[in-house]
Formats: sequence, structure tokens, C-alpha cells
Amino acid sequence: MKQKITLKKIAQEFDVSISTVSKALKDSHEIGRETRERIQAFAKFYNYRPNNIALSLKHRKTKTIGVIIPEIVHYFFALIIEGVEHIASERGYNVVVALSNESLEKEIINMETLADGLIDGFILSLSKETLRMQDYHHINEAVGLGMPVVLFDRTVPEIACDKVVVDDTQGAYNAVKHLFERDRKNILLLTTEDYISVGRLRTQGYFQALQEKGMPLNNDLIIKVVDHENSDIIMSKLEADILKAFEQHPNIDAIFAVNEIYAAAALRVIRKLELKVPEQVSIICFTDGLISKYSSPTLSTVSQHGEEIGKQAANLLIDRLESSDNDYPFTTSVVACSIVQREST
Amino acid sequence: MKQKITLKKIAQEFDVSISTVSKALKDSHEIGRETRERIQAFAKFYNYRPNNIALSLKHRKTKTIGVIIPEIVHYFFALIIEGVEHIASERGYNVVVALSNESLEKEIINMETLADGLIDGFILSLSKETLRMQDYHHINEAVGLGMPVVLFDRTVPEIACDKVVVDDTQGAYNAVKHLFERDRKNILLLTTEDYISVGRLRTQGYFQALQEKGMPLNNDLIIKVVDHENSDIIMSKLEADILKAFEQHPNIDAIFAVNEIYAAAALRVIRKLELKVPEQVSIICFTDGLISKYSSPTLSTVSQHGEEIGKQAANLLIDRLESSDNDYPFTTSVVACSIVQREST
DNA sequence: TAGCGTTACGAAAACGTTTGCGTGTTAAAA
DNA sequence: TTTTAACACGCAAACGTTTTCGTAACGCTA
Repeated sequence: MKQKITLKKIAQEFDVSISTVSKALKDSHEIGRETRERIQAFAKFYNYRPNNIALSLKHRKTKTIGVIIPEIVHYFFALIIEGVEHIASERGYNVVVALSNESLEKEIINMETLADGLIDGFILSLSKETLRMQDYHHINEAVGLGMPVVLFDRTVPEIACDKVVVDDTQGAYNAVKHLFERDRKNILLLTTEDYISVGRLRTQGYFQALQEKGMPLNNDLIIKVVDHENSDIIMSKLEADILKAFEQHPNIDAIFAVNEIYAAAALRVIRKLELKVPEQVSIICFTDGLISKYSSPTLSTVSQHGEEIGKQAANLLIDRLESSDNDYPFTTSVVACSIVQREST
Repeated sequence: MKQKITLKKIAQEFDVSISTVSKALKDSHEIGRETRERIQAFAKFYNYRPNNIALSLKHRKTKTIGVIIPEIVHYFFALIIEGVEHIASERGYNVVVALSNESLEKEIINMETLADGLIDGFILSLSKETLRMQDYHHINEAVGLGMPVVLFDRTVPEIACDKVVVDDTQGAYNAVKHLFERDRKNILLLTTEDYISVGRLRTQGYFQALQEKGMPLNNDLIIKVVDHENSDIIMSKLEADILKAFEQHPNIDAIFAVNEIYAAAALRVIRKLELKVPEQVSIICFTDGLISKYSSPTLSTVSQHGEEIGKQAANLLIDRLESSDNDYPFTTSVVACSIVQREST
């Protein structure tokens, strides 16, 4: 178990100063050819690698970016991390991940620990609790302290920073139009409560499409899923609601869900009712994840291109980190959704 | 945009030395009561928080653990991270995540960058390429340099370190017995090539169960999926193979898949053949993920308890990091699988 | 021989902490 | 009055780098 080698040890070995070694390893012309080569050979032999911590302290930057997400066991967020990691490693950055578990408190704690020198900037998506409480002081504080922040997906106008958002409204609008094109008239909407911005926006897209088509809004055809800690309870409640909707409105011929979990619930109800997909009922949903891809039938989806969002967020952040101009204006990048057609439509 | 406050600045403010401030903030009795209180109040007001990088450099530890996984868009690995992050944040550690993308080279690069002072120890699962090449020098090097490593799930005996493994063989054995209990006799096995250790072990469990039951091995009932970069190709090839198997052996009454993707493929074929699940064909698979939970019908699975594995790995690592005795023996912790019964059996 | 430019290297500060030890002041004890 | 102990604080090294500024030694020119 040989110890890590440092500049100091090399210096001792050759009986020169630390600065000589440092310069020699950088191939500085200040150092004589022979000394330079001998030091380089020695360093290579002992596999010298500079200590990142010392470098960070010296340069006051860590070359790591902190990603705070509400949950990691969501395909969308996993994609985000994949995208961020991709760009980060390409541009020489590391990624540290922290989970807020949808809790405002954990979000704050995470930000505080990471901000104390561990990272150069944040990429984050607000937790549900943060959105519900509308408490953004921790983010604004970080921004105020000169810590670059990129918000993605779950964003709010109250925070002035770079953002990468999905065009949820447009995506939903297109999804509903996609159903219209297949002559669907009675579209059941499965959505979240309004404080979840993405749910609200997708609901808006649904409204828009209906309005444009001159179709009346039917509140019976809108199911707003109430959040709850226990997902099993959410699901069974949702299935019951969907069943009720079909009983009251047997003419429902399509379903638009704001995420694939809700769509999966719909699929189960439809199986129970022995309806045919897509002949009798078409289904389309947001979140192009594994469930949609591998369910039977496979589900048409609105893909938000999570990896692309992650990549853009990372690029935006690193661009700002490496820019000398420290107050160029904030940008909001809108990533368009696209429809992935599969068996369910 | 006020700057971050440091000991030095506080010291200047009070016209005392840096060490006085440091000690005052630690409530040291060395410092007079009044001075102490004034400094503490000031620090609190300006929200002083010690710089982690400086602390790391000083203490030669970073309180950060590095997790290297092959891919993050796998539910199992996401669960691992969740588990690791849970324990880490509980015990005051940060988590940096790096992705090997199943590539040996990226695995090496990741380890090297992280090892240069960024982290105190590794938690990792070997990439497929690493396993195929049987090249473990980078891991052994790290271990040799005194960097604690915990291997999980995809492990090899050639590396001496702490490990957390799933009892794949037992899990598979139980899964097959679960099918036997439901009077299934002709069980189609969907597995990977043998160099993937988990695939091999699960195949072994299948063999064992058959052997114990005194049933002959039928190679026709074993489909080994050949890995390929394009997952769509893998899937369509697999579906074709399953279809062929059913044609040649119409008496197949159960399927055991080593992961849920393969099971999803089976489900599709079964739908095409219009067979009833579980009446005519039972299905059980490894990886208790979203697909199994939300498919129709829902799939019975062998759960590997990913979060638990992550937690154990993190605890093992942190225990070793914080132990003064730096050569207590390596442990291998075996996490038992359990069967989650759903509609498919 | 005084002056100058090279060459080849070293000293030291800086990044932000922690901590062992030294030291000046004060008040109590001898 | 002198000694001593407690008190309150500062110094400096250390962690591993980078980088600016010196500077000694040398050969060359005028």
C-alpha cells in the first residue's frame, strides 16, 4: 500500500524545490531540459496525479456541478442525470447528485452543504413541497451569492436564472390533436393538481386544443389526481375514478394522461372493461419511459427528451461558469416535445 | 452579491487572529466569553459556513463517496443510488455519481478522476466490458492504494474487498419453485450469456430447481440473449426466439426471465398468441421494477431489494472509512431476494 | 571591467481551515 | 514583593497546489 505521491515527495527525491517540480511537470521552459525530463519520467513512473482538492482550493473552483432532483427512481430524472453526466464528463466536470425527496427542507439542506465549496453551480428541479409552499428563498440566496443555478422542468418565474423547460402546453396540445386526427371526440384527461406546474401546463394544452376545435369543456372528463404519500392508494383511487368515468360516459374514446403511470392505470381499467386499444379507446401520455415502451399494448407518448434537457442544462451551466462576463442575461431554453407513436393510437 | 465570508474576514472585522476566530466558533474555553459570543453572533449573522474544500485538504478526507454504475436509466441502479444517498446523507456524506456506460475505459477514467482527492471511497458495480475482458487492475490498484471499495451486484472473486451481493441463485431457485407450486412443468428460461455473472447465477438457480425436481434439462427451453448495442434489435430477436419456442413446444406453461425487459417481451408474444396469463402461461422474472408493477397483467417478480443493497453498501463503506483499525477483514453481505407475487402467477 | 541578458532554479504567498504551542497580562498565593 | 497559575489570545505549521517575483551564476558585449 504505497502512498499517493505529491509534488513535495518528488521534490525531496531530486533535492529541488516544489516549484521546480510543478514547473517541470508543466513542461515549463524555465526548467532545464535534463531536470525536466528526469522529473517527468519519475512522476510518470510513480503515476503522479495532482490532488484535486488542492487544485480546487487554489483555483476557487471545483469542476463539479451539483444536481438536485426530487427523486431518482423516475425515468425522466434518471435521463436528466444521464444527459448532465454526459456533457459534464465531456467538458471535464464531475457530477454530485443529491435527492430532495420532494421535501423543501431536504432541498435546502442539500443546497447548503453542496454550496460550501463542493460545487461550482447547481442544476435543479424544484420539489413538490417547494412549489406548494412557494418558498424559493434558498434558491434566490444562492443566485444572489453568485452561485450559478439552472432550473429545469419544474421552474417558477420568481427565480431569475437560466432555465430549461419543456413546452408542456404545446406537447399536450399536440397530443390531443394527435387524438383528434384519429377521430377521437371524448377525451378523458388524467392530470395532477394545479400547483404542480407541469400538470397545470399540460392541462392548459388540453384546454387549448379543445377550444380550438370548438368543443365544450366537460369537467366530468377531467380527473385530477390528489397527491398522497402512498402511491398504492393513489393508484387504486385513480383506477376507481377512471372506472366511474367510463360508467358515466361510455362514449369515452380516448385518454390523455399527464404521465405514464396514470396511463398504466387507465390500461388496467380498460383491460377490465375488455375494451380494445386502440380500436375503441386510444391512449396517449406524457413521459416516454419504460412503462410505455414495454407495456402491452405499447403506449404512444409525448417525449420530453429528458436526456436533451439534461444536456442543455449542463451546457448552459458550464457556459456560464466558464464565461468571464459574469452578467450576461439569463436564458430560458425551451425543449420541444415530440410524439412517439406506438400501438395505443 | 455579497461574497462568502471566511475566518480571515471575521478576524479582520474583530482585529483578532484567525485562530481566535476558529476557536471561538468551536466554543473553545481558550477564548474569553465575551469575544467568543461576539464572534459567534457575527458569524451567525453573516451565515458563516466553513469551506468544505479547505476542510478536506486539512483533514485529508472529503466526506464524499463515489458511486460508479454502468447505467442510471435502470430502475435497479436508480434504487441503489437512492439507498446509498439515503445512508450517506444520514451519516454526513455526499454522493458523486459517475456512469461507466458499460465501458471498461470509462470505468477506469471515472475511477482515476474521482480517486484524485475527490472521494474517500468507491461503491461500484462492474461494467459488462470489464467482466468480459476480466480486467480488474484498476480496481485492485485502488484497493492497493488504500482506497476502500465496495462492490455490489456484479462482483468477481478476483477483487478482494467488501461486497454486497444478491443471492441470485437462491432467488432464481425460489422463482422456479414458485412456478412448480403452481403445477408448471415446462418452464422457458430467458437469460443472458454466461459472462454476465448475475445471468449465469440465475441460470444456475433454474438448473438446481429442475434437478431437485428430477426434471431433465431441455436446451430448447433456454434462450440466451446475445448482447448488442441496439436494444431494439435485441428485443425483436428475442421475441422471434420466444415465438419459435412456443411453436416448437406448445406445452410451455411458464416463463422465467432474468429481468423484466425479457419478461415484457414474453408478454408481447403471449398476447400475440392469445394465451391467457396466468391460466395458460405463468410468468415470473427478476428485477422488481416499474414495468412489472404497471404492466397488464402485473408481473410476479423476484425483488433484489436494490435500495437495501445500496444502504448496506454505503454502511459497509462508511464503517470502514471511519474505522481506525484499517485492516479488519472484508465482508461479503448477501441480500436475500424475495418473491413479489402479482397477477402473472 | 562594468553592464547586460540568459539560464535555471528557489522563496514565498495564496487558497481556508485546524491545532499545538508559545507568550503576555492579570490576579491570587507565598 | 516575588512567584505562579490561570486566562486569553497569537504564531506558525500543515494540507497540496500554482504562480509571481527574485536571484545566483554564467557568458557575452562594449
